[in-house]
Amino acid sequence: MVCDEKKRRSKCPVTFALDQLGDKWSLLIVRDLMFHGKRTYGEFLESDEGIATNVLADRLKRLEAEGIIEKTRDPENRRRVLYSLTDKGFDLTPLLMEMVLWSAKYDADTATPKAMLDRMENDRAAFIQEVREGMKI
Amino acid sequence: MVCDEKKRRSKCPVTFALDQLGDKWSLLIVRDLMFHGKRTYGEFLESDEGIATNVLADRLKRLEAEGIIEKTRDPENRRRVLYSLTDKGFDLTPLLMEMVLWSAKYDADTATPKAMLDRMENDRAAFIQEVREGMKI
DNA sequence: CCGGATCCGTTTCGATACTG
DNA sequence: CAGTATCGAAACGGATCCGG
Repeated sequence: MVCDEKKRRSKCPVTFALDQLGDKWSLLIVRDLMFHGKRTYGEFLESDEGIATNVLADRLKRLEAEGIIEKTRDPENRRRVLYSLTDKGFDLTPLLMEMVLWSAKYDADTATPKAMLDRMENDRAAFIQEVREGMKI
Repeated sequence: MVCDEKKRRSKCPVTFALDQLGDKWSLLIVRDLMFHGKRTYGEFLESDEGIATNVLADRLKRLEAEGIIEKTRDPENRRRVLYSLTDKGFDLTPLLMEMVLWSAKYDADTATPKAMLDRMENDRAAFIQEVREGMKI
């Protein structure tokens, strides 16, 4: 249905997304960049989920190779490395939003402010715009 | 931002979704149920991605434990096992749609019919409704 | 210090063979 | 048809080390 099954060569679109993001850590890094304003290796390490240093280095490399994030040097502090989302990475915002909405509905333990959930559902474009602006800081 | 960082106990909502679905195979099974009308162990095995039998058995068990799918016996053929999405599983439709849209935008090799992409973007509710009806067959 | 790379014991995965 | 059992390969996590 969603994939054109006639063309044997074409992949199912879900497969593509899962190839690039379908492991435990990649989307957590995207989330940290998108929603938590994290930008450095050290900040990603501090996340509650506790990623190991070698796994983090590997995922950053892969995400960069896939064009989802990019690596720059802090102009004010040359030895600091900064990561940020590319347009392709930023375009994952709706996907992350759906994850948040689904979790909010089915997980009693997640405490997402109700006002934010409302905006995600009813004001999608505005919410996405805010995220983009937050990323520019 | 999206998680309430004040409450140390509360998980980030993205984490919940990744715990339940953040591996290579779980979402592929959901996709097969949702978009391809597959319902049996054997049908899942036939998917192009080629899941191994033991991994499939494990993921079906986990998805059932999480309440995303449910297992019944075919009333017309007692030895046939049928899997189907619960409401919680069906509510992953928007998430899958965003994966399809993102893949369509960034993967040249995925061939999703343009008409379908348009409906996903501009007629979300109608598309979701269709998926639900398709699942009832 | 920061941003990794390397090494290593443990867990998980995946392919195949096999079973009720 | 719907799964287990087994076993080698890969990934993970943790600790430590290294270069700028």
